[in-house]
Order: sequence, then C-alpha cells, then structure tokens
Amino acid sequence: MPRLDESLLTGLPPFSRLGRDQIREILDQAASRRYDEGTAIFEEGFEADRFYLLLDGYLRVVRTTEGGEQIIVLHISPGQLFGIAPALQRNTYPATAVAAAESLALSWPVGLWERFTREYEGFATESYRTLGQRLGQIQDTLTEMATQAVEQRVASAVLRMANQSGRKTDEGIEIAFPVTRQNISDMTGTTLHTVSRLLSRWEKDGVVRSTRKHIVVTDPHRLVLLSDPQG
DNA sequence: TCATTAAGTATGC
DNA sequence: GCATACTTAATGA
Repeated sequence: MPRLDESLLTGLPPFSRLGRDQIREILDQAASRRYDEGTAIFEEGFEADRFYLLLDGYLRVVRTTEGGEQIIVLHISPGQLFGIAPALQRNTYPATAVAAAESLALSWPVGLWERFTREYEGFATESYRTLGQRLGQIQDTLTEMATQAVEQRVASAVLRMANQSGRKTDEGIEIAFPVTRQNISDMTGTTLHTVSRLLSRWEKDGVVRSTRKHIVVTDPHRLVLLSDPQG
C-alpha cells in the first residue's frame, strides 16, 4: 500500500489539534480504499470491525425495513467520520453505508478507537459533536415526516442535499452526487411518481433544473419558501 | 392530498 | 437492445 500523504488529514476537525508526528502515526495505521458508485462500505447488523473517514465522494446511510423498503437516513460528506459504532458502544453497524458517487475512505480497526480518543486531543470531542449533529438532523427529518406535507418534505430534502454538497454554478446550486427520484422518495417517505411530478412542476416554475440523476437548484429562495408549510 | 396502477418515453452502457 | 431512469394520466382511498 502506498504511503498516505499527511495533507489528507491536516485541517480536518477530528485531527486539527494534532501535530505532524501524530498524523503520521494515524495514517500509518489506516487502510485506504476506493468504492464504486452503488457499493456498500459496510452493512447494517454486521460486526463493526472498523471505523471510517470519508476523504472523497458521498455516501448514503440506509436502513432497510422488515418489508424490504429502503430508508435513506442521511448523507455523509468528505471529511466526516462514519461507521463509528464504537462511539455508540455497539459492536454492529446500525445502518448500511452505500457510495452515492465514487468514493475514497480511510479506515482503522475498532481496537484503535479507545487509543484514538485517549491519545489524540480533540478526536473524542469531534466524534461526539458529529454524532450529536446527526442525531439532531435525524430528529428534524423525523418531525418533518410526521408534520409536513409531501411537497415540503421533498423541498427540504433537496435543500439539505444542496446545502451539504452543493457547488455553485452559473445555473444555480448543483447537487454534487447522482440522485434518482427513487432516492429522494426513499428520503421523504413518498413514491418516485410523486417526486417526479413535483420536480417536473418545479422545473416548469424555474425553481430547479434536472436531468437524469442530476439536480440543479436554480432558485434556492423559492425552494426555501416551498419547504415552509406557510409557503 | 397522495398512493397506486399502468403505460408510455428517454437515456446510457 | 436492454435495463434503468423518468413522465404522465387515470383512479380511488
């Protein structure tokens, strides 16, 4: 395995307080792997033998119901830790992580978790901050699901992806990874047909522009209004 | 208001 | 040319 460059981790929150030598130590123990779009990094219920950091790409965190339907719980962006089951005192992964685009991740054996939190200043704090933020986001979507109409939920989901991964283009804010209507319906608890109809209408109204697996938010402000029940 | 069924077109390997 | 993505209309809970 090629030696990993220290610049991969410098500046990332979990490691920002560490010196060069410590970053070197951490990298020397890491495995680095590339994942094709659609590949699972790990699966729900399986033994959590490693924890991960996403260097490049985007992930969908997915849970499957008894009925076999998929629910997209959240997305992971570059620089974020994921699969941190040890922080939850778990020995199995609570969800499946799937590469939404071609992705690159580092990973370490769970056995190192305890040492990381003990020896690397800021690592524990950042991990729990990440968990807290995710819990907050999950709670938000949960309340949204229970209280808001479909159009508001879909608008929020699209905005969330645009905010998290959006890159600005002359057209507007472009979601940086491939998303299907089905994916969005898996995030919002509706059907792909309803999502398709909404996107078609929004496109006609000049709020978004979309082609297959690709969405650009051309009028973010209008979309924010659409996500608001008062509209 | 929204899911379901159904029947079609478009797109990309 | 085939699978996958997407669109649209009709129907009914």
